[in-house]
Amino acid sequence: MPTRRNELLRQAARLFAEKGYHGTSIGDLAEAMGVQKGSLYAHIESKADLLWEVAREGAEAFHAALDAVPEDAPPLERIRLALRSHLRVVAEQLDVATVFVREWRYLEGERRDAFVAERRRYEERFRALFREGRELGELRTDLDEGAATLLALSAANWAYTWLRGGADTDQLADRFHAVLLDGMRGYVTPSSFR
Amino acid sequence: MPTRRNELLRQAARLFAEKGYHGTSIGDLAEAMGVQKGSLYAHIESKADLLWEVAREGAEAFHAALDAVPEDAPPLERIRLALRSHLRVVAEQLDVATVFVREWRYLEGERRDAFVAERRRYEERFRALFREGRELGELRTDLDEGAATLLALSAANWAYTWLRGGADTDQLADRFHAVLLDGMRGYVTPSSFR
DNA sequence: CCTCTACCCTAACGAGCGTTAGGGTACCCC
DNA sequence: GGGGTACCCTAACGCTCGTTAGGGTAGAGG
Repeated sequence: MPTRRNELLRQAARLFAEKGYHGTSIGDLAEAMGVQKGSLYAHIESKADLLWEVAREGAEAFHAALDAVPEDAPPLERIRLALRSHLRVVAEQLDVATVFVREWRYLEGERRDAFVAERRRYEERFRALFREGRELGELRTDLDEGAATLLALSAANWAYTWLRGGADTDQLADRFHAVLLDGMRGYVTPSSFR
Repeated sequence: MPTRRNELLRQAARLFAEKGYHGTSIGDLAEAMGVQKGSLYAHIESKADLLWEVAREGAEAFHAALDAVPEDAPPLERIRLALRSHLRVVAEQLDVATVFVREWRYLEGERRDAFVAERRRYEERFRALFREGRELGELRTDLDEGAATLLALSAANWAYTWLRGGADTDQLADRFHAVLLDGMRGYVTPSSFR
């Protein structure tokens, strides 16, 4: 049942993603809800609350998506599934994902600290997949783990800028995965040219 | 000679990067300049002007960096140098780069359109490197060009979030380049395990 | 019928916003 | 020494901001 408060959260996510947190006024929110701006304070205590709740919703969604990756699958497969999960969340909850990636930094005080910790934890979980991959011998032993992880995380974190709902995110994730796996070098080495 | 107007642009870039465009007030700018807020209007006509100029400065810096990549070098090398150039700009002009990547969207009207066009052109120049790489046979003919380009662009565009001035950006770029080139697959295929 | 819950209203608050007007000082160059 | 340039000030403008106070309506559950 979509309570009124919940609807407000949706509108907040949408407007924060579209115009930015500081670019969105309580008046904008009220207009989107078809209500006088004072009325919003029946549901929240402050504008900052809205940002906090949307950001938390994002953190939960991304962590939950990672939870769905089976722990007993081979590392390479887990990386593939993690990419799929991430992109799926971005596409299905684009507004929330945008706040999670871009607008969280307007959080203040302990809330900001708490969010940063959750965000770091998420990236750490991602990083662990690559570490395991190398430890278990599925990735080359001389792999630059840091660069590989950062490359994958960059693709994940940048996705909100171009992904749109309705895209085939599984296929997109697999395409990223394929390039990351086998690279792009040609079968002929440059030295055979001149 | 650092004119006063120029100093204002630097402070604007710094504060826009730190607190966001809408999170930065004219008062903040004035304080950073050690001046009353009304005095700033001797140098600019509006706050929006500042955003526009900083964003343009960013576009110029990135395009200029790409210009420095020799056209007669082999495609793979050009990709490597393009990554180097990009990361160097990010590290050396972190504030400007941040505005170029993140804050530009608060531009309005024709300025916004003009900026978007410049940004698209920059990404297109990047994309062309990969296309040529495949056409000239340096990249695998079955390469997923779109995924590869997007991967590289994601790394480039995300860099402002973690890169800090003073880093060895050439080495970082080369590490990205190496992973992109040869991938991360292990020398032993997963099927040899059980 | 009474109470509780959920929801909304009007009206105002003090603060901060971007911007403007009008005036002033110090220095350089002819 | 007069004009120009670069820079800054005070004081206010109209507006919007987030937030609060106090009151009101409709429906559900006992």
